[in-house]
Amino acid sequence: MPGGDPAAHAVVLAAQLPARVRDLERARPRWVWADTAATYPALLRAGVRVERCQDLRLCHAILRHAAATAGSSLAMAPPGPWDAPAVDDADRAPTLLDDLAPAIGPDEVLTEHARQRAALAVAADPGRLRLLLAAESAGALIAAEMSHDGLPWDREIHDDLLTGLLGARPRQGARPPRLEALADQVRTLLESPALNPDSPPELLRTLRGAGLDVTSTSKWELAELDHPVIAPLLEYKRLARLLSANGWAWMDAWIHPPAAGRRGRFHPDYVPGGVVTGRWATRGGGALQLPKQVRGAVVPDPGWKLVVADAAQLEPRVLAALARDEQMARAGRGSDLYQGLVDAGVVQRRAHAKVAMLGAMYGATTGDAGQLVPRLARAYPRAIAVVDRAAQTGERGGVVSTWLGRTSPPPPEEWHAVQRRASEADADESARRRARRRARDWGRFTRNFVVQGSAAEWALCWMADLRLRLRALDDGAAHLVFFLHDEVIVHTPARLADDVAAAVREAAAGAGRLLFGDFPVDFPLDVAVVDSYAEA
DNA sequence: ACTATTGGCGCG
DNA sequence: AAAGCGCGCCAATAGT
Repeated sequence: MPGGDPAAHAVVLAAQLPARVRDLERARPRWVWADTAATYPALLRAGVRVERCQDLRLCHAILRHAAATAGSSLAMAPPGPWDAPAVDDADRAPTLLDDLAPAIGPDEVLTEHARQRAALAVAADPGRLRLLLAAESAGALIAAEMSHDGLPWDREIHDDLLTGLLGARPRQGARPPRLEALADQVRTLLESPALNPDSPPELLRTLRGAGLDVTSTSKWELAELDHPVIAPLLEYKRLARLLSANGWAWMDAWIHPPAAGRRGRFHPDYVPGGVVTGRWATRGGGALQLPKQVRGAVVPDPGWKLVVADAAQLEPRVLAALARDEQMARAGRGSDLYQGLVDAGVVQRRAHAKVAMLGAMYGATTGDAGQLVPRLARAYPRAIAVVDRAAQTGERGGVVSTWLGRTSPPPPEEWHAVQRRASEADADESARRRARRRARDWGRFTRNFVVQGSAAEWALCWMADLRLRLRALDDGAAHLVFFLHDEVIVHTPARLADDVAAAVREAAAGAGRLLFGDFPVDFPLDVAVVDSYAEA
């Protein structure tokens, strides 16, 4: 070590860090660090992976708001550095130096770790929160690894797809030929030669000028109309969306060119815990909105396969389990819970089962869903009581928690102000109506929070278990490359594909046991071993 | 010329 | 214009 100069010292430490971590990893520790998103990418670039960690920043966020740890000193303390948002690794200098001189030093890490343990000691049932913290931390590792490894992506297939639908790639900024032809067709049919169909106000004015009774230009409303312009206009919108969201510009910005013997790569920037309910978000690239139209470009490297797996009707199954509703769990015993509802005589048709279930979980009150939910409530009173109770709590301004204890945010001060105004003696009818509407809005949020958040916990446990199984499989070559709420993609050497498919199923069963013990609920998967995401 | 908001739509 | 939750992203437009 050089003496005296701390900066030089830090550089030496930084250079040695990956080797040191690799060395210590042999003892299979649980690394406790401030922020996986800040620390792990540099290790991954150096070729070092760790098995387990505790991400203090993510865990702090959970414990800070969890109802179960509300009395802890962690929860009572004023906001501090641990409440800051994640650092964005992409914005950081590509050296290890700043990883060693973060705003949060080793003493703070040890102090925070002790504070989190103390917070857990306050909880009546700390086992669930402990599991949640472990799952959240595993998710942070997975997110960093998937971002690093990337989703295999074939630029030629993508380009062919675009050319087939839009016509040849135009010069920068111009409309591709097929899109321009559709725009012209729309202009002609509306007798408006200068119309820019990308401008909603302009389009709305023009449509109304042509005698069409519309209040917006959204496709749901347009689809109801009977007019020659509707078909080309909807087609224009569909293709314009593809071009702007996942066209050539997107490909140039987000798809890394292929290395020898490999496809290109899409490196989404996942944000674990980025959604209030605990779901992940992404930053840039729109990885969680990849349209079906372009999924054909997701193809494995030569000699490799994609194993695509999604959990069938995850949210209703999670609801059945957390409500301990054995009747509803029984309806999900097969591979299709919605068909199970038909077979149990609750509804006549599968489509009705789906509408009813979604309506119950989202809080629908009108239309088909509103009609069908009461039938569900009669058949499955325990499950429906759980979401109804969550809604009532939210309408009163309270908080609700997921199965593992992630707690919803309280309504904002402005929400309370609206409620207070409505309860004053001289409140007029419109103030009361507005307060009532806002209360119901928040109730639908808390209703859904319990289900969506608990399902996100199942998915985290599923992925964490799967990740360990993949590490143990042969040489660990098979790896997760994509995650979408209830769906994963594993990129694997072809010879391991069947083992991977089995591991994915075992991990799902494992997640169910981990969360819900002996409660007899199934989490069946649709699993496909494919040469293209579009085949799944 | 810049940033913030809106309308619209993709995903689960 | 979504009825019914949660997101992110784009182009156009409004605001400064």
